[in-house]
Amino acid sequence: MTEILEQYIIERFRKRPENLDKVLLNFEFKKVKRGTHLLTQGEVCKYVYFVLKGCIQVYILDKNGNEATRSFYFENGWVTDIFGFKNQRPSTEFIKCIEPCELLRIHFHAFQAMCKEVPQFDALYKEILEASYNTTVYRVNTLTSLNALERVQWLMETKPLIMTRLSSKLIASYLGISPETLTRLKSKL
Amino acid sequence: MTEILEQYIIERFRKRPENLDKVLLNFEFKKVKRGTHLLTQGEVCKYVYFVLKGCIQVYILDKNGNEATRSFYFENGWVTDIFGFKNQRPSTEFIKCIEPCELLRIHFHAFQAMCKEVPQFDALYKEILEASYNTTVYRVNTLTSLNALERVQWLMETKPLIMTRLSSKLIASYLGISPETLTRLKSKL
DNA sequence: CTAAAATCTTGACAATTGTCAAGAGCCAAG
DNA sequence: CTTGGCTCTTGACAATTGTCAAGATTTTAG
Repeated sequence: MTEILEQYIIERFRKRPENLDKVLLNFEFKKVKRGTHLLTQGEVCKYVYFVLKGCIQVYILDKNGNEATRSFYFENGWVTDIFGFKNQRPSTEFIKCIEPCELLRIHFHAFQAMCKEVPQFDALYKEILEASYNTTVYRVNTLTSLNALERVQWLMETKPLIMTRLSSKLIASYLGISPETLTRLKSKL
Repeated sequence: MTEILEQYIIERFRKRPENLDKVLLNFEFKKVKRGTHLLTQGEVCKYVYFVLKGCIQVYILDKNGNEATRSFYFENGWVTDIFGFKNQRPSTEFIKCIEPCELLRIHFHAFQAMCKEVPQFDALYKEILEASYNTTVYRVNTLTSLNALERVQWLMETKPLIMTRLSSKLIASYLGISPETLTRLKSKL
């Protein structure tokens, strides 16, 4: 089941890295139902997940118990709670499969070993980290500089997949607005 | 003028890395006045800056010309527009010295060379990247899950330096609220 | 396929936050 | 040390967004 990840890595490097088989051996296939939690607040995140199929939501709960979504991950996305994973400390976030998912996961120890032993794996991690940081910076900028309507428009333009594939409730939790507000803003487009 | 950076790196590694002198040679000292822009929207970011003294604001302008601050950097902070720098493409952000600053800067070419030639430098970069990403993730979570008052409280608890050292106007632009709202919320604490 | 559950939409109203204006106060550059 | 410019505060009001409730619609699990 690691063929998709294999293909993904080959395309990223535009060639087959020498130690690819060694890397792939560390990944374990998991098929999970819609609604399954991969991580709960307070738990220590032991894995990095690669999404083969499905969609994953990373969120926290506010004081009223409402979900505030940090990010969604689709096919070929890499998911973890970076801080909790890196330091093996309890997480503040929830990671949930919001569609039936097929995943590959790599354990903390294996991840660390690969980073140390396989330079290409470390390079891949660095690239993903840079891209993730960049995405998150943009997200901060949209949250501080745009009002609700502008954020909806921004989402449609830059992340149409989220708009078309996910429920309004999830989209609203990603935009930081209530579902009712989203319904009303849609009619203003 | 690279003694402070030297000390910073030694403390980070808990020993003196072999190639430290080679790395330090690539940094250039700059002393700049309050208000100086290190980067303007549309410009290509050619440097990574290390703050020896002073404070730097990274912000964008919204459609009404109001500043929305992504981040502040104080002593021992690393600043750049990561996406524009990495890809040498026009930036969407402004980088401004909001206090008289003393800086060390490293040019894009030198930065790339150091990442390639000095593994410790690359490791340092990765660490800073991880920490920055993590900080930004938390920032997204506060922006989506907390209201204005809660964000002020959060800022006081987690980043007291911002609250005490910077003007209300700047703090408001960081929290994504108007200066008037900040004034009013302060009286509710 | 069907029943139960969750989501979406709409209305009425409340709460939060923004805008504009004006005076007081403070700070920084010379 | 002084002065001009910027910031802070406050009030009045407007705009945006949230909350609650209820019915219609859609989706999901068995």
